[in-house]
Amino acid sequence: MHIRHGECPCDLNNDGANMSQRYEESRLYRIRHSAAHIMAEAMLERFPEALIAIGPPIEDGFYYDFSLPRAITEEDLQWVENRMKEIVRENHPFTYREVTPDEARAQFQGQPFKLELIEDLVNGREDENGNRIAEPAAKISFYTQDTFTDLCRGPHVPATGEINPDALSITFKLPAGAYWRGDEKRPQLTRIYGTAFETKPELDEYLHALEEAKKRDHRILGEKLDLFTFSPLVGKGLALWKPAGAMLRHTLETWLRDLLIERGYRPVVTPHIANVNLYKTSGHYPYYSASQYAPIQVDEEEFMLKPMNCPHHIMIYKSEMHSYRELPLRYSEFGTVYRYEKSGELTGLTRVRGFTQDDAHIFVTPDQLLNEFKEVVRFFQHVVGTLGITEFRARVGTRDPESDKFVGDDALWDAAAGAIVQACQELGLPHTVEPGEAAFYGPKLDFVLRDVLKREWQLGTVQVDYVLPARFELEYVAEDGTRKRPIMIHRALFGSVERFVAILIEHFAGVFPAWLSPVQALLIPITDRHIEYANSVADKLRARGLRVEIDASKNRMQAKIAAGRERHIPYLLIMGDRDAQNGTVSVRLRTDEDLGALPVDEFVTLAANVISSKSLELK
RNA sequence: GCCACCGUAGCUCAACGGCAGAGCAUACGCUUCGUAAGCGUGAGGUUAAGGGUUCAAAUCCCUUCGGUGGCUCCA
Repeated sequence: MHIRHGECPCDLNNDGANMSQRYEESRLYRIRHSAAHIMAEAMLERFPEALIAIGPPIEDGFYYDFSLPRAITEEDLQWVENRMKEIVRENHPFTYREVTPDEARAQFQGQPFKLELIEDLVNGREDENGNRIAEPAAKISFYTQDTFTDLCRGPHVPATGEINPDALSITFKLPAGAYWRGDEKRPQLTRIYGTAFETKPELDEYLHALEEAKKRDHRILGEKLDLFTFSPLVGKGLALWKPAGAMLRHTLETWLRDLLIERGYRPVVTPHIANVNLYKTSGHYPYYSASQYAPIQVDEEEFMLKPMNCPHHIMIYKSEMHSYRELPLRYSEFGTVYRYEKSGELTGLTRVRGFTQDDAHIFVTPDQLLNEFKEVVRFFQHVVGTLGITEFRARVGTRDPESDKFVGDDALWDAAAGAIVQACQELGLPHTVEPGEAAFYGPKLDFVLRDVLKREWQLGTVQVDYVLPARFELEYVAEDGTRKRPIMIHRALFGSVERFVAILIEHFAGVFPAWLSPVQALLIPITDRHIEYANSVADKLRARGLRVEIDASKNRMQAKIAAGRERHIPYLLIMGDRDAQNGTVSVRLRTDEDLGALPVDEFVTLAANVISSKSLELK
């Protein structure tokens, strides 16, 4: 649910940017942190043998992790919530105390997670490769309220009574699983989420917004608007696009294909499978081995469903000799790839096993890198700008110098990362730098958007790669006649069409701008005798490129209007005797605005303008 | 993959150890109507699949499949 949050404050580091700085100093933050301690107290009353781990505030609330002797039930959670409110009303002070390591160890005898945290505070902390990631803490402190003492550096509210019991809630009535210290090799704990606000109306508003958000969920709207479906018989994570969804997707793809060609991209087409040796040469093989469909053995050869398009495009580059005069050389493809994601990771269209990347690989000289990179970023800004999407963040993913997940020369990595940051600065693009988020072959700039449940998803990405050109010994002939190595830019703007459509569905709540609407005008003949006229109007509209549908059912006009509204069709064209006589259509917008009777040509001109301009308005 | 929960008609849901139901959608009649849902009739189910407990299972237990929330991982 909450992707980016600080780690336990008892447990140091916080990866949030300056935005969260103010939150961490806020009263709300102290309230939630205090509520987490109160949750732990209540839980220990309910489960005296529970082991307690950590319990930080997060963006919309707080959580606490426990190791429990049995599965927790809804009744348990209700009991805990009630008990938390009691503790609040009893108004116990939060008292701060600095302790020695031995005092700390004594306090948490039998609490192995806390003891581990104490040892880390005492000794500092190292990662699995033995690299120091935290220095020993200057001091160890406790906070106590009522019967409960936690290892904690604070801050807290002065007393539990500072918290408004009516604005306190266990957020999700289902508990969650979470690994100790986020490591799937370590024990799995039960995480209980809660939230707290200063006032009850704020809590109510939050819970209401959560309910409203669920209605925009692309999985719900995908069903309601007949956009896509899944079938266990086809396989999980493999989307089936229904006609309306396929039309939406087709419209987006057509739009982007045209933009690509305008910008000098050259379409290529590559197959869905390839010999595994291709991926061994590229170096992708070991990195994707855990998330691949099993290779297909044919005679003596092994083939794989392609998990990425890069090596294919590289082989096209290698099929001929290139001059510096050709660069930047841009190959683009809507390339469908398959990745065997772990089953629990699949979600609607945002995380699937077969998806289509709007992929492109650009081969550039070192001199061209910065400018080309900026062009790609501007391209992305144009695409999301057209759709009215402004809510995204830019993340520069760099190599984690301590990890062995990344290959290639240090100097080149630094050069590439430097170019990315420089490009962002020159474009005035706010961004965060996050070590460890790079591709294995190079650093990248990702555009990250949130779904209605506030989960973050990476969509567009621009990556700088010196490694694959070297692995495949790519060359171009330079001005001086020598052979030089190009740099590759990997880029996708939608990221994956599936994920992008999911975000679009939620962004528009299913109410797409006219140019994207699967059906742009619904023709509503008032009675059967108007169907013929409706057909003649439909022909005219189709001739002008409009996507139309006639509702020739036996329903009454009112029911046809209701059905069209449900589908958020932009234009409802009602036609009866008057219209047939006068050659008009009575135009009702999905906003319920009535434009009255318009001559057919006038309506076509209006709609065609709206559609061709990709307007977010309907007139 | 892991922890927890869920799976009843195409969709949304009811029945919660004792004869499997409703609304919407669909089919067929009637209705032909000027801006948010006309009336009627029918069809549609091995209650995800398989096994077990029980006189009796949609309901309890087990396994598998699928979904949801979270974690891990990722476009």
